[in-house]
Amino acid sequence: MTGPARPRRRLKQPREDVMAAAMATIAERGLAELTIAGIGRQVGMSSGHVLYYFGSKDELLLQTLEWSEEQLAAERRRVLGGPSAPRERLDAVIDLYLPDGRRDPRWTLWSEIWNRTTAAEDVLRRQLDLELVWHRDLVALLAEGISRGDFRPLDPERFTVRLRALLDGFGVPLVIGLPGTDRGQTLEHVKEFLDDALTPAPAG
Amino acid sequence: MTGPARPRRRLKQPREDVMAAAMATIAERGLAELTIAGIGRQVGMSSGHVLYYFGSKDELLLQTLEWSEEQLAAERRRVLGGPSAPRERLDAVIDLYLPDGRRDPRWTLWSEIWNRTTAAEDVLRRQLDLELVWHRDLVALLAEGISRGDFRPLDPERFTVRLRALLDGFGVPLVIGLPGTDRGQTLEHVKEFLDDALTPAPAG
DNA sequence: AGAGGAAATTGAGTGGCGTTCAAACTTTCC
DNA sequence: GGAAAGTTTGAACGCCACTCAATTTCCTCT
Repeated sequence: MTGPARPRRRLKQPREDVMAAAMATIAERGLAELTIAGIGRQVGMSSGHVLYYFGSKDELLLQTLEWSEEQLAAERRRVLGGPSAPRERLDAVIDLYLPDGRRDPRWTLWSEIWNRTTAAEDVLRRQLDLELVWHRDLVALLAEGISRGDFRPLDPERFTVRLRALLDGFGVPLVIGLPGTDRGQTLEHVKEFLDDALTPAPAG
Repeated sequence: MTGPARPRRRLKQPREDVMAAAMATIAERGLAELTIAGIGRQVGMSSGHVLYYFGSKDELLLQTLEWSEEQLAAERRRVLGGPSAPRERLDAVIDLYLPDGRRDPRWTLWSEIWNRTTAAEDVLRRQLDLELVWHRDLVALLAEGISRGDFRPLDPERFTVRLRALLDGFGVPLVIGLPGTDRGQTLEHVKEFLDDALTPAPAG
């Protein structure tokens, strides 16, 4: 076996430092002021060194998003594994999904990465993979709620597509801080939608 | 010397030429390759001259989006003024709303402008104004359908917020060409949503 | 028609950015 | 100890949006 299998744990820490710095800068000052050299300054690296790790700014942004989604996935799993009713867990997952507020770095990264799409097939694939994680968890939760009779019987796959589209559409105004949008009201809107769509017809 | 024998051809509408060139370039080659100098080359202007008209690239993009939305508004008014039933007109408006396909320049501009938002209050206001045009038309159409009994009675204002969020969420994967997304299927999804939400309960 | 001011137009310059790269330094391993 | 591999630097490059002083074209008033 030629397996080097060397853990190279060394690499992990500086990369995470860089990604954490990127997230923090986006949250504090926005994407426009995020520069490679600036990130490097924050973590004590030269700009060249940052690119030695990530190859390009695009790659840095995408990996930062992936890293951020991994962390959120852990939280989501905790919520999903909880004991409460499917509907309560659904509400909690949606609360995790929607942006924290204006300039939420995770959503800002999403939005930026959409734009950079120069048709690179593998990048699109990676974006899709990130979405699928949410998708699958939502589908499973819906299926559980349906089988328990908590939710009206519907196609969980199709409904999840619809729900995610709705959430994405609601999320964007929140991240950019469009006047008149407010997280609380948005959550109410979503809940109203879920009430309309999921609540079983009152049985006679 | 070298004075041009003939006065340079004056562009009748230089600003529109620039905006049209920007839209065309986005559609053909994407936003990444859209440069001020490149646009200028297409319409026979220096880069400095383009900026003389628009002040900055951001301003050029926003004005191009506004211009593009004006044109679409004309089409929308034609559809809305048509004789067909509200539901048919609604479907037609939605067809106009959703992106043409990958790299639809209008949607690409939307997405880009979201990102550039560094909290400039007036820019946000102008984005909001663009959305309100669609919003008001949709609200009116829904109200008409409701009063005619074509649609279930519901709050047209709130429903329009929900519908636009859904459309925005469905639009993004289409513009970026996310694998597995297809305009026809998306339209079906939206129609299914409208059937679920608008169709009056079958009266006994 | 012609002068003179306003508008239009240019292109060279500026600064900042992402990215490259050769060279220098450090660690790893035989 | 020393070569190979990995790490780190910062100067250099090319590209870009944007500025600006200088020039040309247009318009208006007499």
